[in-house]
Amino acid sequence: MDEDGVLLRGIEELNEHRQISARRATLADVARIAEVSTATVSRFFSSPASVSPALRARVDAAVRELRYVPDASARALVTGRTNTLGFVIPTLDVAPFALGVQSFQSHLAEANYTSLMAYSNYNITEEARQVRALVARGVDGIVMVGMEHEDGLTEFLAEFEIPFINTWVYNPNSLHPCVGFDNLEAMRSMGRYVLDMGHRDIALIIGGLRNDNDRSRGRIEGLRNAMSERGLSLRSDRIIEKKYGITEGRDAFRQLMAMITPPTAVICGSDVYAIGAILECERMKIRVPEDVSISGFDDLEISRHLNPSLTAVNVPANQMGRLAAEYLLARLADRPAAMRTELDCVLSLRNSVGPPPVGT
Amino acid sequence: MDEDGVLLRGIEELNEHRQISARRATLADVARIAEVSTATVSRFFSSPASVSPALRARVDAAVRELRYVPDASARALVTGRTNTLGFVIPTLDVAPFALGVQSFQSHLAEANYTSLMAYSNYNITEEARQVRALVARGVDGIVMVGMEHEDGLTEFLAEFEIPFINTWVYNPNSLHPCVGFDNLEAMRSMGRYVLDMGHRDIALIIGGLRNDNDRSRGRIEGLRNAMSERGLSLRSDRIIEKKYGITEGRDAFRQLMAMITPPTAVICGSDVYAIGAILECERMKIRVPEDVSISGFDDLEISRHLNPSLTAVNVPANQMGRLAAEYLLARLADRPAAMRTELDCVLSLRNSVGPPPVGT
DNA sequence: TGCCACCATGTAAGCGCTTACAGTAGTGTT
DNA sequence: AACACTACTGTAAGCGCTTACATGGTGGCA
Repeated sequence: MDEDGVLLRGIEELNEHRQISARRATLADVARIAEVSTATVSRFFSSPASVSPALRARVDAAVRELRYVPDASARALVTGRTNTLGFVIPTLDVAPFALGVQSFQSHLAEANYTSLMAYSNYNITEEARQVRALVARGVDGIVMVGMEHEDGLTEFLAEFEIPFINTWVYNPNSLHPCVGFDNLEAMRSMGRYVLDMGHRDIALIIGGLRNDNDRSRGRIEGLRNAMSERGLSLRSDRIIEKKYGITEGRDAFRQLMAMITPPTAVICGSDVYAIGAILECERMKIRVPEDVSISGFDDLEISRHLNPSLTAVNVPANQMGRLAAEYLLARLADRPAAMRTELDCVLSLRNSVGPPPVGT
Repeated sequence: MDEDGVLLRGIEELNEHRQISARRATLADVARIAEVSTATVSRFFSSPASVSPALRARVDAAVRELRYVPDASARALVTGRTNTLGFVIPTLDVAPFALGVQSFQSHLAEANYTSLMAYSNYNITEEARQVRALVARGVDGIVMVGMEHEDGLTEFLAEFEIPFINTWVYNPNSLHPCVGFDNLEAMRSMGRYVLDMGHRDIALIIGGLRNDNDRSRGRIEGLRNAMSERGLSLRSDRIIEKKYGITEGRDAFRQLMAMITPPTAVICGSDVYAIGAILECERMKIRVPEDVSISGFDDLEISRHLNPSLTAVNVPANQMGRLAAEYLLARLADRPAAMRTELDCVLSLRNSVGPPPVGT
């Protein structure tokens, strides 16, 4: 080859590179630079072992030179997999959901999956909308909260062959996969604990009754059950429904204390209400648990630090996130996976619940 | 057409439908059923106005009949847009980040965008890894926290022409888009406020110094500035670094109080430390603010409810999330967008900061 | 009436990738 | 020496969609 030839080739390569850097490098560009076929480059990424060391080195060099990044959309188009899961939660404002999400996503990351979040705002119609949107985005699987969904939603997912799992709930008879705890059972055991302390007049502060929230309904039912076991009943004026929030917990508690015969124990459907109640006690100079007992549900980080520390049902949010991820990952890899997993909701027994005041 | 012909066509249609329902319906299926071209179906979705009412009705019917859902990957492949943004935050465990994310995502949803979350765990190397992963996923834009990134990361994003914005920080001289507040300035004003109360011996509890966290460093600097304005200095033994958490706040506070001459004011780099400190005061029977003043940074929901209520720098997490979304959406739509937006960090003045005890 | 502009619609060429299938060496076997 | 295998590598056909361009039908206007 003469000097001109060499020069020319140099110029061509220059142009070639210039062109390539103008647009994003493609697999074909890499193949050209490495002087291999596109199939080899593809294999370089998907099963490096099947490529000989010599070619592997050439491809590797070309990839670096071009700063090649594979195009996920193109891959998804041909494989039919996006390596993305969807997670529809009521809201991220509620700490346990954020924890669950964090745990879920961390476990996905290890498997090279990512996830799209969407919010239902405790509304099953909105949930269904979000699920449909996620499916249109091409998620490979879906996590939802609760077992109650819009009519036809599970059929819709089945039709698209998208595996899904319900979290935050457990029901041994569930027809669909679920990982969580039995909300009814958890609240029943809290109810029994409070009753065992000697309380007979118990009130409940809870949220979500007007929303599509089977967890809240299960919790109420659980307390009802515990009380009826002792021949007691949960009077409807002892159930205060409030929006989620500390302020709301304070308000509800004040409302309860203003009654002619206030309850001796206040069970809360969420820690935030209990936190509000305890803080309100401090303001009202009501002693906990001497004057009134208060319990929570979630067991947030702060709960153990309050004065008194809060007795609460511990919700295994991290575990649920992790197990939901594991379930879907297993399904998508055709590995066997338990369809229903029950998680224990242990009571974190601390100092906010005690015997009722003597004389009541 | 004779009867046989009609019958045959009936059977063909039957088979056709059977085939279609076996796999997921495609645009071409819709086009066939509606007896229009694929282009028309595509237009039906992207610019319905350009399709005549007659055809629109036919396409609509076919879409319903086949329960057609467009394939996002295929669209992304050809348009080069995924309608997905990426958000890399340190962790979701910190409430303000969760709030920011929630706000960001809600605003995206309105524009038919979704987002992928990733966690840096306060490590810029990990952050860069996550950003690269998001780019490989094909996000159209990226949100990060802080201004400090791995070398070459911004160039990488520029090369791929992916717009990004830094949040949680504001710097008028920043070369890159940012929306947030001036951490230094915010802490300086808290420092001034505490100094104005008469305190001279101030301690700081903060986290993230060993991590890649320019926000924390800015906050320390802010306090240093405020003190040196008064001819004071922040002694290094007055800075306690702890991991994020209430327990850690308690520990740090106890440590401070155990010193021979404890500080009269404890400024915290995050509300969780201040919450821990206030709770620890309750346990130690230390009065706040009579015996010691405590301030926070974030202004969490619970902070206003504590006894005493917490004086804290209010961090506009929701606004940052929303503005970050608006910025990227504007950039992607080629609409003008402010490159730098400064948000005010107002002090939420409450009851945990007062004058120092007399005689100190 | 004839010409043109305009609108609705269709045709078909890819977007960047994976993978079935085919081919080519090199190795071990009989 | 012929054959069967194994191990790589390449060829090329799409995946489902968008869109530039082509086409044909309308109505307006001279």
